[in-house]
Amino acid sequence: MTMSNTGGRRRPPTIHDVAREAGVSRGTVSRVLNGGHYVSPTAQEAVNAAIRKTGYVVNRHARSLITGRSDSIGFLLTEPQERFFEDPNFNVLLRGCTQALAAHDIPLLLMLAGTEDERRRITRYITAGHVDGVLLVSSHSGDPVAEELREAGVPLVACGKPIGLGSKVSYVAADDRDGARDMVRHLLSLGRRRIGVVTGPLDTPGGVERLAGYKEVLAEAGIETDDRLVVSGDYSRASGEAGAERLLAQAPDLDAVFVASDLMAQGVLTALERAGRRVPQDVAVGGFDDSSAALAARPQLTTIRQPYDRISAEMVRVLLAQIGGEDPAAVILPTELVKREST
Amino acid sequence: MTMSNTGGRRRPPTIHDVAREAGVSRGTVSRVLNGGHYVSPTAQEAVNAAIRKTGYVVNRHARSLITGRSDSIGFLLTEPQERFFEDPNFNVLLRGCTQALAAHDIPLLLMLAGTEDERRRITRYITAGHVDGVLLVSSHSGDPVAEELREAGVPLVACGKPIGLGSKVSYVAADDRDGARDMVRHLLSLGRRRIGVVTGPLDTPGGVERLAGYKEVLAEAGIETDDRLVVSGDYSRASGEAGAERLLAQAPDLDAVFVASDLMAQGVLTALERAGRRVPQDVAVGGFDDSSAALAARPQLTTIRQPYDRISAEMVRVLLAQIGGEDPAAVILPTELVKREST
DNA sequence: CATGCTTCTGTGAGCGTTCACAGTAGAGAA
DNA sequence: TTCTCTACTGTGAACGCTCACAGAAGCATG
Repeated sequence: MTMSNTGGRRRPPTIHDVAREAGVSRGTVSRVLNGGHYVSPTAQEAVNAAIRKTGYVVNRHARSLITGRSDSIGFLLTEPQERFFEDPNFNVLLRGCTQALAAHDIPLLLMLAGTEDERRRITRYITAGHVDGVLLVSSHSGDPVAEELREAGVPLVACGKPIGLGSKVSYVAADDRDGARDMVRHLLSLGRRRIGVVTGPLDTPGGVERLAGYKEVLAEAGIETDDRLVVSGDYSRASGEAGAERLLAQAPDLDAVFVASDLMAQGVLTALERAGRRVPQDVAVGGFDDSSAALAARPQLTTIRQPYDRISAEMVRVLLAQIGGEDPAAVILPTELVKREST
Repeated sequence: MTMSNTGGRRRPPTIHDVAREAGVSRGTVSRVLNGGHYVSPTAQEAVNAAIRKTGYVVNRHARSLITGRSDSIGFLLTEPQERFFEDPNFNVLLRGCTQALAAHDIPLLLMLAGTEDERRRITRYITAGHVDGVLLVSSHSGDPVAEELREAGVPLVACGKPIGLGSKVSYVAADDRDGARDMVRHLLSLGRRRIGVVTGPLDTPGGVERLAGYKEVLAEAGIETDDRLVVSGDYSRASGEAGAERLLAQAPDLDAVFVASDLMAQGVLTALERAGRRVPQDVAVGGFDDSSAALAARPQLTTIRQPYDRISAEMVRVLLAQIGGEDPAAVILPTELVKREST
């Protein structure tokens, strides 16, 4: 890329200009910029006035060059791209993280690692120190990125528990098992006894935990689990539709379905409608996430709310703490049952 | 062994290390890094080998400090945050831009300016030169950001034509008017004559143009426009639902609705179902965008596809050209009618 | 042989910060 | 007074890179 002069842009004022304007030295200006310790009130005031007058904004490149920090954070998505399209949760998470970081004046770099090539390029970029830390969204166990970054010593916080990395990687997650328990208890309280489940991918902790919650509650209620009532999907709408069809074929007498994501639940509704089952009269349907898909669905979905606002805020908090030298941490946040039309 | 998190990061190799390894000078390494002109094949090879061996990655901060470029691009969203949640189009655009930039090895900084405070902070950040250019997503006419950035001489490409800035700001847009014409012609070809419209916000060019296309085609067909058949929304699902209710009240005999976005069309479907109108038998519904909302809708929406892939690719192309010194440009891309179940 | 031209290479300066260190002024203690 | 301590300020040296420039080597031309 050869970028010639862009025309109208003037050279922005430097710390030097501010120092001259304020009648102090660079050092003093720098001290004011970085917290104002050991600066006299007089100088403090003069510098602030000069900053306002000149419109000075710190040159982050120069700062980064010497501090070794970049003062920016990467948001890394290693999911297949279709999910990013389809799943409204990413939006919420991305927005939450961006805003939480903005409060600290830290820019967010968006990194999408769909292909293997992209993954390598991004890993290089990150390990070269171009970001101070990484917010990772990837629930898949086979994902080597988390391990690579951890080995390189890059501060990292995952959304959802990464498999196989134990306590070495920070993560923030909703209480999947407890959420699933709430939903299944709710379905039981409606008198439903033949409750099917469409799980998430079972190579992800989320998928496993939600299924575990389902099984636990049924066991507690003295209901034997029936393998014909259990099918698994991959969180996509299409897999929900297919899953519901398998369920209907294997267990035509089902009277409720717990679906491990709202998007899949949309697919389940489609399949049920096609099969002539009324929701919720014939079959009650419970989703998971409380994404915008839950409201878009007809009928609107009863679902388990994941506290995405808090999740993103916590991810940022934990990451910044870790960059500050603290040890990795795990945060589990409570979920909430949201009753709507589908149950 | 629990290694202290940040402690594990070694100082990355510098251009100096590479030069020593390759037995050449910094200057030669730099030349190889920047295109390899005026470098002998021997040196070229030695440098590349040294880069591979040391795992060197350029320090962008040091480079930026001297070049004055940041080699990064901002993606600025000034829409109200709810739309970002709800509208799947943003995802597609954001992903497209990120990937198009990745091909040039340029990171994308995500900037959300929901509040006035955020707007000011971000404007300062941008005008301070921390990004080389901005991809702007904001169709609202009252938005002062585009004008501010233009005045500051920041290369800028908008998605959709910005109102009131004439030819001074680059933009990339789909051919809204032509798309609307296609859809209305399609509805006419089905024999529908009482065609309602739910427009987008009429302070945006997209909203205006799609309405204009609707009116033109009706006029060409010799059908008088009926004000009772025209209501406007704001692209949200809720406004589509409300719009359809107004239409049904004002013109109960309508047999088709052209809706200016898929999301609003979802709302229209909801209202029609509640009113007992069958789609498409009683009322045909045409959307606009071909977002994932079109496939999620029941029945699936006939819609006008906006070529988001090409839009994002063109936005990046035009922006990089402008950074390279070229004049602002406007790009209009063709749309396509996608027939599905709703017509 | 000198001259010019092209292709290649090394060197010093400098981008705008922060940081370590040295230094100053004033207050209080000996 | 002199010394010490604290609060503050200025200065040079980096950080890692690119750029301009000077110079070397090779080759053709006069």
